[in-house]
Amino acid sequence: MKHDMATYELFFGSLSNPNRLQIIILLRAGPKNVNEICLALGFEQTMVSHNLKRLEKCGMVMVEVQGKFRFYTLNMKTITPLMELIDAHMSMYCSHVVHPDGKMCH
Amino acid sequence: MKHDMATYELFFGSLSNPNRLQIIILLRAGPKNVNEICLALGFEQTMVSHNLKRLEKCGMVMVEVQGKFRFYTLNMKTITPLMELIDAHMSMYCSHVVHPDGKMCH
DNA sequence: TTCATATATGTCAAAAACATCATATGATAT
DNA sequence: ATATCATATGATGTTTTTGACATATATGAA
Repeated sequence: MKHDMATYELFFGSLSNPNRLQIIILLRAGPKNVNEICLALGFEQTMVSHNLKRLEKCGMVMVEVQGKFRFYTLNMKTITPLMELIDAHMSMYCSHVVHPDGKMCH
Repeated sequence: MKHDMATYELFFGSLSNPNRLQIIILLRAGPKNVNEICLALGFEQTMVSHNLKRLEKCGMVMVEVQGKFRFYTLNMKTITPLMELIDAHMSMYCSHVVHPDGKMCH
């Protein structure tokens, strides 16, 4: 472990919220500006901006300003191997933890 | 992305807590029972048990019962490449986000 | 069986994270 | 210069997460 705990907390915490995860999934299809994200997901604008800020802070998205628009791009270099790793992990160790309806079991 | 969002939320949420991260870091040195973890980190027993349960639920640790003791083992197969990925990511994109004193900047 | 040790579980108050509201900033168009 | 659109920021009430306490369970010892 190279970094301090606050760094890991920032990183994992940024990915542990359902709205942020939905934004991430959406951005896998390509860069989008804020309003496009709002429309695609039915989210309120300020909520999206707040969450994009958090994702940007941990390097998960990058922003490109185009006039009054701001296009957000997903950091594929990280997110692709990360999701592969977790998919493999969850398939192997935790296929039981989440029910089809999305609720966890105990 | 193979799994549903609740699965990712469970996984990342389990790793986004400083006490759980400390437990993970400690277990990298080898399996420990609950009381050993408490003593090593100065944590209270029930807090450790609660957090170990959460880490177990997402497959990050495994438990081996030995009499009245329960030894917890870190899932190195996942944690090692995961931490490598994040170290590389944070070095490249976010070396600025955390100050030497551990506080984030804005 | 009774006691002590090791750990887990249920409950709840405090703390943290969150979404929303109100507002500010910044850019383009008129 | 002002209006409008796109997005960001600050404050706040609400929800969620968390750790601590009380207690339960389970194992081994006496």
